[in-house]
Amino acid sequence: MATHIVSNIEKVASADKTFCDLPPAVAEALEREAITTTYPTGAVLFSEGQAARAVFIVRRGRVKLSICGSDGRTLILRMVETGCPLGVASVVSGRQYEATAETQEPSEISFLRQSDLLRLMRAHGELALWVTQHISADYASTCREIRDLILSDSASEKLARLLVGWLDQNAEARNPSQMKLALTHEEIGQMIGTSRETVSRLFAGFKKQHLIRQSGSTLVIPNRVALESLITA
Amino acid sequence: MATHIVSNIEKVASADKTFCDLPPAVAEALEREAITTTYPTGAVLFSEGQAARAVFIVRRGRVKLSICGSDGRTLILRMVETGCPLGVASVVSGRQYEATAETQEPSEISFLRQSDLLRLMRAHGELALWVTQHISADYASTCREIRDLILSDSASEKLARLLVGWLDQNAEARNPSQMKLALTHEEIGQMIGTSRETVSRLFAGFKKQHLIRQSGSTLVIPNRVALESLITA
DNA sequence: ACCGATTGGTGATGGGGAACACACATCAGA
DNA sequence: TCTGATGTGTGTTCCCCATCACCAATCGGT
Repeated sequence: MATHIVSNIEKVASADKTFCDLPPAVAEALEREAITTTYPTGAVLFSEGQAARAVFIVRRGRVKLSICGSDGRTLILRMVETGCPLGVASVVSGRQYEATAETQEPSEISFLRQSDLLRLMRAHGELALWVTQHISADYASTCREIRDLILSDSASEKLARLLVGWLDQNAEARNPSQMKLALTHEEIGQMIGTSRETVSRLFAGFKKQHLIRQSGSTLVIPNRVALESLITA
Repeated sequence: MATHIVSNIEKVASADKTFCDLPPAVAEALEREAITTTYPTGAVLFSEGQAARAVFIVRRGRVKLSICGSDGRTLILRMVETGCPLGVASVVSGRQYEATAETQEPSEISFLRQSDLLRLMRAHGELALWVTQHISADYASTCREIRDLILSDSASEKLARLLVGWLDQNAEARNPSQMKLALTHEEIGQMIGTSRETVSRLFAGFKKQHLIRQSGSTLVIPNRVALESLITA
């Protein structure tokens, strides 16, 4: 059982047909309690500071999680993919949402109210574990975010980090060094905490150094090592 | 029961004599399983990247949680006080520690191995809740950290935020606008992501504007409002 | 196939703060 | 009391990047 708790979270993503990766009994219960809706691109599921009344689970699509400062500037925490819950930490501890969630493409989202989630968690230990796992994964990811952002002031280092991260996510694709670029320069800037213009210039620079190639929205990273050498520097 | 889950975490701190704030049965069990040790100042409980084999619970003292970049620069995540567990997120999900924990003063720390924690969590739902609560509190605090650091590029704004935060923590003291400054300028710099010199200059500036006063290691903040006006700017 | 709206490229400029370099203060221990 | 070690104050220099300004390119819908 201990090994179960320590099981790999990364795998949660591919949700087959069942509700995430959960045991059938739990998945069924969730299916019964949750309300699933289809949202268009740009829909705001919840926003920073609202009382956290429900969790949202991404069944299909992609959701942007971001936080924003008083002056309007925005930082994208991460993109959330199919199978992952949103807002669990806030809901479980009954605070406000820490971030804003907005769909990036038409998405199918399940909605589960706080009270129902807590009741189900009490009934199904498996679900409670799943939730806890996700919260700690989110915590870990946020820590990494901080590390990358604060502890590397050159913007090129941050961008290199981001790209290498994408390479890792893309590791099991048919062509791991090639990927679709689904973000605007503005959004990339918001992920690494720099301005849109700087991202443009950095991309130009990287191209000049043959660190990346780009045709249409396809991004190719010929040699990862060269990119990584920017990081330690 | 739901209201229990949503109960206030901040209060966990004052641990009376029982183990944190937990029901006697759970506290007893913990007391039995955990090993409590006294550490001198500067002891490293665990460090970033190590396999997370145990949680540490601060019984008395103060512990610095920090993360560090490849170049050696350091960012202090937060100071952890009596009653709070360290490393729970990492242990529960079986990853590496995300940060380094180092005692700031002679401290009494309880040590609980992963397997024991998980077993106790299964036996005592209360404990599982407590753990989950703390993880989400940590997540929330980390999000706030990010917001404060990224979304305010002027260093003075960051320092003002830090000071205001201290005021809040200090709210119930006999003289809320007065506090002991237990950190060096270097450490303050590491909390807000700037250099030691900048912190020096900022303090000098704040004094000149009568935003703060300082006698010895005692810091006085006469009017909070003036400080807060630096934040929106 | 059009036209407005969003996105991307690039120059010029200025400011903020990191980095380096010292001098002074403060403290702990021999 | 002396003496390193550690923390603090401040000047100077320099570079990175945010910002402004503008135009080119691309997209998306009617």
